[in-house]
Amino acid sequence: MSFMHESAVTASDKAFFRLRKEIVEGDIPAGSKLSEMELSTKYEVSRAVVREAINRLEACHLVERRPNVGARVVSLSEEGLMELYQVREALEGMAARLAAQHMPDEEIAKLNSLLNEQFDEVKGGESYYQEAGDLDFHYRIIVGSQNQQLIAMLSNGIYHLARMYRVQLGMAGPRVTTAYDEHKHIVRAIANRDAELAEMLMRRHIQYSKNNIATKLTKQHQS
Amino acid sequence: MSFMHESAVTASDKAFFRLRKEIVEGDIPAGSKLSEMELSTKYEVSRAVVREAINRLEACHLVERRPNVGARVVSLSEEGLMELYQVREALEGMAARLAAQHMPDEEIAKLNSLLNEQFDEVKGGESYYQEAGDLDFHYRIIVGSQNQQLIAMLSNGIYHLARMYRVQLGMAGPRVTTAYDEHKHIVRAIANRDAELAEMLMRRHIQYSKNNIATKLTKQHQS
DNA sequence: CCGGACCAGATTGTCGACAATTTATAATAT
DNA sequence: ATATTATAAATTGTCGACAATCTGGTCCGG
Repeated sequence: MSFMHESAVTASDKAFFRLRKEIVEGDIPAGSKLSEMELSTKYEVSRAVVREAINRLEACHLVERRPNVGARVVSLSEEGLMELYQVREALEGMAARLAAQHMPDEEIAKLNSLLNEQFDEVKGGESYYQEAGDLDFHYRIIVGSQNQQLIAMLSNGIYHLARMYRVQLGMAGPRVTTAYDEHKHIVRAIANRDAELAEMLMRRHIQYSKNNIATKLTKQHQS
Repeated sequence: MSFMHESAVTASDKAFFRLRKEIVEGDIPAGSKLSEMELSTKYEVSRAVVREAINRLEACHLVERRPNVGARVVSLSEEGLMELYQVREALEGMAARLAAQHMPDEEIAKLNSLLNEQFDEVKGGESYYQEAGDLDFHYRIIVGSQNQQLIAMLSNGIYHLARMYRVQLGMAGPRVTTAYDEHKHIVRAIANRDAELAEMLMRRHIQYSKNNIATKLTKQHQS
């Protein structure tokens, strides 16, 4: 991921990034308890920095904390995932609308060329960049909205939770080429400065992903 | 505010609530620096609890923090307010849609009777409950969505920032009775389980508020 | 045998002190 | 006089220790 450069200056930052990574990747299982002492010995830092890291994780909705009891990694559920998709639909739909209004022409051009690169890779059968490319696409549109609140919410909060679901419920879907076309349409709407259409297409795009995963999950239930 | 009962169990909670109140009400001016030492002597607690409180404020987007430098209260701007309304439009629109799908009948009935009470008060000329009533209305719909992510985002985050803008840029608008009608329509759509319409009406409702305030602000510029 | 009070262990919350970094001030050289 | 560097003050970051609270088990009474 070349974008989203977060630089760790303080020790709490490093602990926060590391902890977040381990939670998202599943090295620390979902639903497990986070002991401050344990982590402080494991990371070789004081409890204070672990506490601060955990507090930040809580702000991202990656852990839940109860006073005088402790913090637990959030537990993943099907409903939770559906709820997350609903929030994404609302926010990213608005982001697409705003991007159609505010995104600079040159940024749109870059987004377009990015899609063309991805097209070649998809044609070449390299699903390697699939996830990264998808993330990059969505991220650029979010930034293109030029709404700071929106950008903060999505990149600090929802992004990592969504990734956690994707990694741990393991969903690298066969929706690659289909999603590519949808991306193309969205960019075209943005380039045409058609805010209404851009929002609608983005919302549909996310709804499709949601439905795709929902059916996949119910199939898992049957087997 | 009878709803949204946050109970302060720990000292950090109390410090957080107090600080938040003082920031939202403007007792601590927007854009001002937050000195940890100063606050710890003022509140008669250790710096650690002040730090934790400030961290939580940061998660609410009420303060911005820079490593090794310190925390400042966010500064209010017209663009910031417009951005906030855009986010609210997206999220509360989705909340209304979901409420139309998931809100229990009895909750809808309660919401309806609440509106009737407010109607009497509005007719009686008591704009006293105006803001509280509006907040209560929106809050109930958000809860009615039964989407935990959405509820957390709006009630922990955006709610207080919106209130801060309302208090400090002083906008108790003459939109009372108009807004009341809009509320009525929204509830009717929810009661009819018309998700599409509920979302559209809620979004329009928030757009109207936004436009109302935008024109009011430009008038202030002229004078 | 079951339920409640009580006690020990462990965990979180809070504190004051020290270390690291930034900011303000003053001195020096050009 | 201005710019640059060095120094001092103040602020934030980090640490270890103590206090408050929760958890689990044990004991006692019913």
